[in-house]
Amino acid sequence: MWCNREQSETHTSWSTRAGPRRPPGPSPRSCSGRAPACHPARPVGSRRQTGSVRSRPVILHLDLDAFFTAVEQLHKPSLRGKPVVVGGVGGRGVVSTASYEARAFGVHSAMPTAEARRRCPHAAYLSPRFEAYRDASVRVMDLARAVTPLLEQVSIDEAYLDLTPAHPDATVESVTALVEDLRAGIHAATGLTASVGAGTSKLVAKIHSDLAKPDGLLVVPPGTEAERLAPMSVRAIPGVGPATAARLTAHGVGTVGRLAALDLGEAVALLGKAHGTQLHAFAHGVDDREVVTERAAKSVSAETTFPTDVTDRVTLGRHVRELTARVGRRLRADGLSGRTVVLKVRRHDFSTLTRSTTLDQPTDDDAAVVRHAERLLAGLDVSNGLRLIGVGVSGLSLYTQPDLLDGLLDETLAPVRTTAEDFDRPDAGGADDPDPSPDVELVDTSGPPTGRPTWRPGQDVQHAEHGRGWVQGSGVGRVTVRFEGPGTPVGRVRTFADDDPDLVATDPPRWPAQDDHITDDY
DNA sequence: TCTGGGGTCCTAGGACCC
DNA sequence: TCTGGGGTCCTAGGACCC
Repeated sequence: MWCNREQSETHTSWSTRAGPRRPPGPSPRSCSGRAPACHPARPVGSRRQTGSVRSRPVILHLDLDAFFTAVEQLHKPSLRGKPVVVGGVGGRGVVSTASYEARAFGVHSAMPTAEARRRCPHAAYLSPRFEAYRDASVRVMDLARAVTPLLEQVSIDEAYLDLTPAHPDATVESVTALVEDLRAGIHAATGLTASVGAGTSKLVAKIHSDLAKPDGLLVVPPGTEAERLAPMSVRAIPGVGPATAARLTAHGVGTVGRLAALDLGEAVALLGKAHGTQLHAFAHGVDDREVVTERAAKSVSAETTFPTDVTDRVTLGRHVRELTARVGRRLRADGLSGRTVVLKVRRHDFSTLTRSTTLDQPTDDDAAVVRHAERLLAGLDVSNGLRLIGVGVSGLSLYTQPDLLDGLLDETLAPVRTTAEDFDRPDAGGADDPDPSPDVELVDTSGPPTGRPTWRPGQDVQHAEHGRGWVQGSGVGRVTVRFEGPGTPVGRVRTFADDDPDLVATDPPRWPAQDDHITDDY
């Protein structure tokens, strides 16, 4: 339970503000007003349980403040306290992140860099250095995972944490103390500041991490969600962008409260079935989305915007090959292949077209992707010039079917294709899995073309970074391993080059049957 | 001011099958 | 001869998020 009896009986505000590191700036915003008593232990469905006690979810949303520019300011002290802008620095660039010093001049994300330079000519304009950001992100997320392994990273600088199982007796005070410890730990270890919203759902946590920025914490007591949301603009709801807001405003709906007052039918008529239903629930403070620790990729793509529009098909073909090479590298690095090849172009007038084609078999082969992408490009009129071209692959599966092997396979080794989802669902192979045997694509590993190690499915292995696991599938030049931990979440599937020196056989095989071994121990 | 790059999800129409 | 409905897959576009 979330409630603190004293507080719930005295109707005091449960809000909590940032710790002492908050820089000078806008005055602290707090959860103002009197909160009603929380509902004592009202069950919220059966999905979250710890032992026999059901508790209201305790969800955090952690968001690093002005992340890219903060990393740059840490790495280069001369930038501290000054306006810094990270983004595309070319003629058609846009701002990824503006430091708070730059925001004071009206610079913000997604603004064309040209406009930002006009508003703040003396700022430092930097191209993004994703490697540095990834390093910092990993350090922060590791600290957060020490609080709970139920962490869903939604972007390089954002994550949801579910504290429910680990803290079934959470109170506003205990959540506040825990989060302030985490924020202090992040700052001490990395120099970065994180803002956090805490509440009974992702929605409430997310909205309030935004309101807590920069370097703040807002804890929303259970039971106060709807009334807190009601006066907010509909734009505060994640999923309401410019188009949806305009549509709502045209019908006199500008606040969350007005949206909540609509009939469900009206909301659906206005916004469509899925969107209308979800936003209507959100407006009532209802959000049952779970924190999901692992998610299978659905597509891989790469695109580029030209400095000036391009009409020359030879040039376009060269870009298609380069973009495909980037996509292919990432597919192979993750052991993925896809069935649908997508070509995307943006024309001189900023209109965007996509053309796609679906193959009989998934592929991760550059030549195959290029062939189809070029065919799609050939069907488009480019005479007025393109400003962007992109290549993508979707319909992903975890395993490649190498064309090379077509002739080698005999009927008993006929490949069985499985989707990434089959392997990434959290209970795969677990006690509740109706079919714990891995549905692995079998490929002939008896006669690889080189002297590299040959792995057979079921073999036990160890990997320096990921811990212990067993071989789940093998392909030409690569091996796919399911891990048991530690170091990697239970059930995690990873693919490696089969001569990866960090991949070591454990000998003799002594691995227990996997359905005895995988448990959901959260 | 003139709009990046990487994604996710939804909708809608048409083909096709039963 | 005229005409079903449901389900699935594919394609294209659009909104949205960071």
